[in-house]
Amino acid sequence: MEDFTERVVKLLKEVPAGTVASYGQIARLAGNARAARQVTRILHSMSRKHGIPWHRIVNAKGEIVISDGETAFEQEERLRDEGVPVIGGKRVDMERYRWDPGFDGEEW
DNA sequence: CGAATGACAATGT
DNA sequence: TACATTGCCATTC
Repeated sequence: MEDFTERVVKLLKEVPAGTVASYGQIARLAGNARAARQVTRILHSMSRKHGIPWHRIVNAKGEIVISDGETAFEQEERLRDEGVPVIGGKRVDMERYRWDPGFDGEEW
């Protein structure tokens, strides 16, 4: 049993390229359905310097809602590069590219 | 230790 | 679809 943060980081690394996952989805898989906001904090804080694929994480509607314009743009570019079309500069087809883990809550 | 904070979510209008 | 509200909870101050 690790900290919520640790688990979130692990889950993020499990997200395959070409798919996107929502903050809430990650939070739920990590064990806390309501800790979506912590996932945001973790990403904002850990991201770059920790080799975490933060760009595959968008909000529940499949939109990029990052407050920092530059970071948001980088995410958009990376997603396109992985095969995920970004509509209107900030949206992806959630139904189609949503990450679908085979399990429900990691490997327990 | 109490209050503020946030790359969100869910619901209502 | 867009905007406003309210709820949430770990981390920071």
